[in-house]
Amino acid sequence: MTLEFDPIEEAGRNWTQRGWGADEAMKAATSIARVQQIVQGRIDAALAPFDLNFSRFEVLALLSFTREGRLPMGKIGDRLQVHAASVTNTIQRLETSGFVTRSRDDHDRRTVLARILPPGRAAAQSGADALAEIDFGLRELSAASCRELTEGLAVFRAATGDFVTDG
Amino acid sequence: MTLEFDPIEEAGRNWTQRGWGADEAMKAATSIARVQQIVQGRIDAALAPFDLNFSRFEVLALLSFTREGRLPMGKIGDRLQVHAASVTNTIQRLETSGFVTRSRDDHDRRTVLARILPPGRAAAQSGADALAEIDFGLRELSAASCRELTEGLAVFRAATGDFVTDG
DNA sequence: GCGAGATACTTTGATGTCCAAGTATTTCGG
DNA sequence: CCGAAATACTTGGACATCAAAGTATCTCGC
Repeated sequence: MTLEFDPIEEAGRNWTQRGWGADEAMKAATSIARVQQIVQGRIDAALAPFDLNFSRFEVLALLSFTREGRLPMGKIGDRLQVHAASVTNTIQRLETSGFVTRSRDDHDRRTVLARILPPGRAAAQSGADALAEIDFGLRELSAASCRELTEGLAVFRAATGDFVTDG
Repeated sequence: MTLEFDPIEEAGRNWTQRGWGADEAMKAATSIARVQQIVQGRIDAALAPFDLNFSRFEVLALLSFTREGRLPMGKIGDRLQVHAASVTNTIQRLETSGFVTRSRDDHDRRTVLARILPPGRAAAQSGADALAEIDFGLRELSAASCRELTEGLAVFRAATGDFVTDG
């Protein structure tokens, strides 16, 4: 499984040799993809015992953070930046697991409210503990390195218009 | 679509308030996931006109870098760190597009060799040009920032045993 | 207060990824 | 040189994501 060299550096050398441009960006993009793959794998493995994956955990965490433990489907999609159809799918799965319920909003019958149930809160807590236990898949990085990384990526996210900055 | 605040910072505040641990790692992991989502979307959009997505482009690039323009399926999976089944799927798609052909290795009949065809080389060139044109989806970052990011992530990848370091 | 258009969600279909099981071929101990 | 185990790939099933079309409900101008 483990390679004898860094495949990204190797690709970078070939890339440059070919005269294909933007080689620094190419290596950065490829590195992000690879690290994401590793981290996501670790996270999903840690959550699997609780009948969760990262998407479902994120929804439960988001709901547990609200005052009333419920949110419209649309708000969930906005916050987690996923497609409405994915929210429907995820909530259905959580409902099957007995972690949330769905109901129509009385003030706007188009809106569907997802509400977290006690088993959902328990699962979220277990999941959070499990994720803290594995340092969110980033055990090899110090808190300082994590902060640096987060800040560097926030600059990028802000520049792309992912969210509005205070300024 | 654009939020009025950084959802990751917001999640971080809630996370800390709950006393859920590893909050720095949590924000870093979430940031990586989000940036990966943005970058991958841009990359796939840039490659779509050439009947490619990033996975298929990576395979074509890898094949074009080899002396003979061919590799066993297994080697492709090792290099790109993807499951053998995914390689089969990707190569089938590339074959349908007329970009590669498959053939048995005469020296080991278990092995299947994927070979890049002239249209595949042309597509790889077009894809590389398109990706350089959009700076691999990282236009907002300078080459120096990219290098910094790559190096930081390489430390992590090496620490996870993703590849063997020279030392 | 009516009807066009906007909004909120679900459904359906196309993709892509992984795992586990299945097939074919090679290797290797005795 | 025979058969068990290893290797290389493919297939089938489970899931997740997205886009586009469909349904229900609300808003707003006239």
